[in-house]
Amino acid sequence: MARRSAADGASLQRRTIKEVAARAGVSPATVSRVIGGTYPVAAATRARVRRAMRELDYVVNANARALVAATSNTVAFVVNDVTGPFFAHIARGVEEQATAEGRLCLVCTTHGDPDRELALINLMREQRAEAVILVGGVPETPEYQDRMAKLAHALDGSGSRLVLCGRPALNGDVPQTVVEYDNEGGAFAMTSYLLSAGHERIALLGTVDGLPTSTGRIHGYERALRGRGLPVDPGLMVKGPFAREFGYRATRDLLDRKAEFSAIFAMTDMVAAGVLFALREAGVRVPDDVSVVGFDDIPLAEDLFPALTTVHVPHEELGRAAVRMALNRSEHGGGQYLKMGTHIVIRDSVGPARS
Amino acid sequence: MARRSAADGASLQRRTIKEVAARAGVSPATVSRVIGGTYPVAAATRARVRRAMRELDYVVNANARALVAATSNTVAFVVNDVTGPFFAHIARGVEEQATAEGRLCLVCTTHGDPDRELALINLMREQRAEAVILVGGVPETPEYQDRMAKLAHALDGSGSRLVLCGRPALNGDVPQTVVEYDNEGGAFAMTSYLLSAGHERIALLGTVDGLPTSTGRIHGYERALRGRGLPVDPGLMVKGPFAREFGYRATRDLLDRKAEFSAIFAMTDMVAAGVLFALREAGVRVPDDVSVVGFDDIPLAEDLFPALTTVHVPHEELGRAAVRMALNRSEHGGGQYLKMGTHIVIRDSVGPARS
DNA sequence: TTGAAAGCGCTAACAT
DNA sequence: ATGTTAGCGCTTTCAA
Repeated sequence: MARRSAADGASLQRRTIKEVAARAGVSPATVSRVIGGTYPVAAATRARVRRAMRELDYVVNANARALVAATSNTVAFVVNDVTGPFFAHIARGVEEQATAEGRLCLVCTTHGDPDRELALINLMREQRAEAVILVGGVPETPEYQDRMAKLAHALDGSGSRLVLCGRPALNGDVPQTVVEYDNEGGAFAMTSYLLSAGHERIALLGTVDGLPTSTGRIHGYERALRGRGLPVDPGLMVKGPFAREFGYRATRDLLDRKAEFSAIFAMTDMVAAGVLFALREAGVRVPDDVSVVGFDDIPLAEDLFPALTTVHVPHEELGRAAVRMALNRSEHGGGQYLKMGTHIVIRDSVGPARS
Repeated sequence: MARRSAADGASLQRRTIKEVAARAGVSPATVSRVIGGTYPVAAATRARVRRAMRELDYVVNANARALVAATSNTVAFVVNDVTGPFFAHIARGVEEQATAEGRLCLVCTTHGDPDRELALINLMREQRAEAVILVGGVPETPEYQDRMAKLAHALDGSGSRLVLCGRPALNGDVPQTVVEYDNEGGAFAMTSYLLSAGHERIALLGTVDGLPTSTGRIHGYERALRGRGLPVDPGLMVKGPFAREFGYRATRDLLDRKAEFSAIFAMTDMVAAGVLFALREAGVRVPDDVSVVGFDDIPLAEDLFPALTTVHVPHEELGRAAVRMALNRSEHGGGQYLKMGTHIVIRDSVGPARS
């Protein structure tokens, strides 16, 4: 395999605008004008410059441009974990919209570490990223609001924009762009659907304290029950992480302690995957014996058995909107807050309650 | 929501090294030394500079640094589609290794368009990305070798490195780093496993002409059959894209035309998902009536029903290795080619052939 | 329409 | 240990 030492500068043929200028017999300024294309240059001259660029295999130095322009045409995408179940679809939305707007896309992961999140945001300030998109919810610790508000101001001061995607707005007058979706409404609709199928004892698996995503879903669940005059049984609400493994364990527990329920509302599809596995293992049929629903509508959902009835979240659109709003805000000066709707997707995991 | 017009330069407080220097009562060079940390600075001075930086909320301008350093500490990750089933795990490997080596990660998508791939590689040249990692296989058209060789040289000339990840090496003396995995061996092992379970009529679903990934897998399949003195029946090998939908259709066809087979080897797990769906729909039990296996070991595989026996590909390690090799090549001057092993993962979708 | 020159923010000799 | 100076490659006045 051919190699060339990274240190072997002599062999590097990075052409500059000057070399192109010399070859085309014009000044560097003219070459710059041809590149930029926003300034009148005689057709003949332009042709010569173009040819020189081609012959020398010239490519502009984006860093030099960014230095002058004081912006880097870059959007940063900060996420907990790239392998997260819906990361991919938000990422697609972000990437496509960024590309459509002529921007490049940086990706970083925090692994849920607030310190790392902070460090990354500063790194993005260094990069002069035009927008820093934080994806997914995080538990709101006491310091959270303060810390994020500071970061938002710091980014704003650097000409960059903090974007919260799938996370509620910060309190107060903070420079932020927020794109969230309706957790409460989705959970309400789903719970109502289960109720109308006759289920009155619905276990809610995977609630997380302080996580707004979780709180919203719980509220929707409770509102639907109360609307029918049904009690909210704390014994049916089980705390736990948004993970497959938790769904499995929690379901086993429920079964072991012979809890009374006819349906399980898993707080996420990943949790639902674990629930289904545990039920199958225990010989409980879905949806004949127990109905199961999830939340998120990740790609996996329709491949589960039975295909999972769940709440659809418009992940790709969230990503798209995040970029669009962050980049075009000065134009319409418009609203920098958007809450997208969610809706249930009915598949095969819900049946009528057995009387 | 507080806003600040993007054009409102006056309110931007991007501090420069000069301002810090002035505030700390030193020269810009000293500040630079404090930032870099690679040069001796008196402790007292450093403290003053640090404080000035903090007070002004200074952050270095990565673009200015990159301009001087002639490199941008960036690695580019070029992929067909971010929602691809194993993208996420390669991405994790790339991102983590890049972070570990102090690099940032750019992500771009080609949507399978060769022109866009070319444009992206040039864009990465502009960015002075240290490595451009092309992920996943593509069909080798006649021009492919030539075009890629040119790009490899162009990147090399710009001090960047072309990395082929999950794609075979280019012919000839091309500056490239290649990290692939053993398609042939994996398919051979899997076919052998099916054979040893008594399956002799194994349908191979989803072969793609000219796609090296596919070719390798086919070879492994054929080698295993021939090794047992069994014929390769072209009627059991069905061409089609690596997609769920294809797996579904192809299986229906197989069933409709009453093809004779006891096992299905889906070329990818996504295809296998479609296969399982079609079989379930047709009332064919897995693995009692028909055994099914896949290739890739995507996260979905173990959530399928029955959990899918498949060939594991070390996606994350591939990503990691790609970055590591590309960045550290001059040091050991070592091999820039690596083929990782694959192995089968036995789950629940294979049973003994019925006699 | 084109060229000359200044400067973006930083680093790296070269002085001191 | 610190300051001075000269660029890195580009864009953008300002002149011509």
